[in-house]
Amino acid sequence: MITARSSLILNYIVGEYITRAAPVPSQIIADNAEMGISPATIRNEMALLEKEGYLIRPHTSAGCIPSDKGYRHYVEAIEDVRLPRDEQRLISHTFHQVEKEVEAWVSLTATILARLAQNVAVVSLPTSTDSKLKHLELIALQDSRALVVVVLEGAVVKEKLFTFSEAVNQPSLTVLSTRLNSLYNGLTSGQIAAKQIELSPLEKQATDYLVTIMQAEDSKEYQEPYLEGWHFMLNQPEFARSETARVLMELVERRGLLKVIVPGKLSQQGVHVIIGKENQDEAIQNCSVVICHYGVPDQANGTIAVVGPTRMPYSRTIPTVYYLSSVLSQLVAGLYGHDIYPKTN
Amino acid sequence: MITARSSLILNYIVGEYITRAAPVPSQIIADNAEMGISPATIRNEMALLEKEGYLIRPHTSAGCIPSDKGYRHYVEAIEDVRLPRDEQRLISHTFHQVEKEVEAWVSLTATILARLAQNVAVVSLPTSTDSKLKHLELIALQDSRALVVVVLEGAVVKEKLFTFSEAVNQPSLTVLSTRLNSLYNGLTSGQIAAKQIELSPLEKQATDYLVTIMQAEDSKEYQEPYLEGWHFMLNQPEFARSETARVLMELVERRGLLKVIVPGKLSQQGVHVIIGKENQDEAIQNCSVVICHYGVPDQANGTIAVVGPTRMPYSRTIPTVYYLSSVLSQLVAGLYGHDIYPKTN
DNA sequence: GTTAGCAGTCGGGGCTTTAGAGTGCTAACG
DNA sequence: CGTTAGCACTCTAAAGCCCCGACTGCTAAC
Repeated sequence: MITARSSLILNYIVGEYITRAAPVPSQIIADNAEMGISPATIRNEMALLEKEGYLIRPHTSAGCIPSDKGYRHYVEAIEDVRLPRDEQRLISHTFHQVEKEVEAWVSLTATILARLAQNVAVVSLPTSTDSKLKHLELIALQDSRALVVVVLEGAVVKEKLFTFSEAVNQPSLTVLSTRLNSLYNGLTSGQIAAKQIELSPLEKQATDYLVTIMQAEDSKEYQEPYLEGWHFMLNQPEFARSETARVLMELVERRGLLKVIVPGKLSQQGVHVIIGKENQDEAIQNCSVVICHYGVPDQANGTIAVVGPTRMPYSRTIPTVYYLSSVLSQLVAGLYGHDIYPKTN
Repeated sequence: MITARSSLILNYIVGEYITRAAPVPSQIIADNAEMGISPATIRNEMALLEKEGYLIRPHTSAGCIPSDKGYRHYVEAIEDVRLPRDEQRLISHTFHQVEKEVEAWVSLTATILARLAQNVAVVSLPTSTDSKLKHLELIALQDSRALVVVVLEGAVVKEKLFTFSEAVNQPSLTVLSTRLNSLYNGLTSGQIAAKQIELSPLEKQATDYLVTIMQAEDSKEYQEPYLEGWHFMLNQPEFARSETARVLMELVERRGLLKVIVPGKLSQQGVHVIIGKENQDEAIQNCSVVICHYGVPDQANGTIAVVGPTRMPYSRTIPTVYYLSSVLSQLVAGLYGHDIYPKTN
């Protein structure tokens, strides 16, 4: 175990290291931490903390830097996960100025988060597992080609170009879509596929296309999150010269980032912090991830995260992620008609 | 002017420098260029080329590297802008495997281009200046909120959430959209706005929303291009340690990249190469841009480009950009019903 | 005009030196 | 017994230095 005083010292060191980006000497702690003890005493404590694995010393005669375990201790000590009122107001004001579209919200979230956290922000679109059909529209293009436009619950619009086996025209497609709408309205893709009814060949085809689109939507977890803030990351001294940033980018461009940063099981509630070696994938074991889910349980859920060096301003990042996730949750809830979603703050 | 022989030597130097990424000594040229002249003679030519501004010497006793002018000479000498048949087949095969959606095509183009050019690929969605309405759909959500779904010519679907001044329900919106469709079908946003007809308050509102969406679509040039290949760029020796990559990223994230790389006036036809200082914006004056427009003239146009160090494999990049632009043009032409778009090859 | 030969230049790698930052230890202190 | 001053010790990073070798420029001969 660790005494109250060494805990204080440890947390001071972590906080200081996060801003300095250089080993923290005992002198600095004595000068600024206002604990009324001398550098020598602090050095004794530091030696202890090093033995316990909370601190690492780059070399014998240097200050010390926190280990993953040290960061973990620091993060656990963070209690206030609320963003100051005025910052909240500023952010929510920005959201009110933007178009009322999920994409715009998510993109804005990524931008704000990257700027505030000065790191890479990853925000996925909310996805639902069993989305229900709200409206179907068929639009003739040329010959046998038509655009199938599907509106799902939660104001999700998906469209795709399909070729029917026979030439189609707008009037017949309008009739067709009217019929299919009345048949399938409010159903999930599974329910639509399972429906046993007599269908004309054209109806059958259109139904297939509809189901295809809905299934694609339901299974698109981990797909193409919004990313912002690469240049902030390249600014971090630990990444300026190293491979890490490049490796991370490669991951992104292979569409694997979310899969990698989302740890196996993650409770739905609250902000999670994964520090350094706690990450499962080697590629990001010198990074930390601050991650949180958002959305409406059982209807539409997304992920919002910050990826950065383990030396990350957790005490600012965590509240920011937390607040933004609650804002997004409320916005998404609105789309699903739950206007009074529990306000988290 | 410059003799045929010095031109040969210059082009050999540029080509060699592009692969070596290090100054090219006269010895190498004599050994490999098979011109039957000795290093000493080549040195004489090199001195000449340096005086003429085609070559730069990092220091007195080093080989030489091409100046922007040297690259320009090299690029002008490239004649064959066609990609080998088998590579063409490979690429077009990939396109056939992907969903028939503009977004998928553009995204795939960016991915392929980045990989082949080993640099950052920038591909914008095709945009039209006077898109015509193909179909309008209004979908009631809750209370007074409704989703306005607009299908434009070229299979472009745009949707947005709007709040009407009164509560709406689906039956009345269906009637409304039927009426508006018959009124506005095939018109541009300008024509719709200019139409002088008696409209009910609700019709008036819906029309406003429709025009808003169409105008937004028409004015979204330079917006959010697809980007791929950052990690390739960070691999280039000239960017690994420098600021350039970071500055470039910052540009991107401020949504300004396309504006910066597209030079003032650019003829619609063919591939353009902008080398180093030829770029207007300082931020990319040690980069080169290989850029080309694609699309259907007067209907939908986009941009496809590669950004990389001036030391870029132009002789591969130019054909790749050229071929991909022709593929995209054909695909987009298909959406507009011109199935027999002039095949460029 | 071309070439061999050679002296001359310059950058970079490797080595040493030095300054300074910060510790660990010891002994004294309350 | 915890705390502290003092000091010797350690280690890094920057600076200085030298030397090697890669290439050239020049000259004189072909």
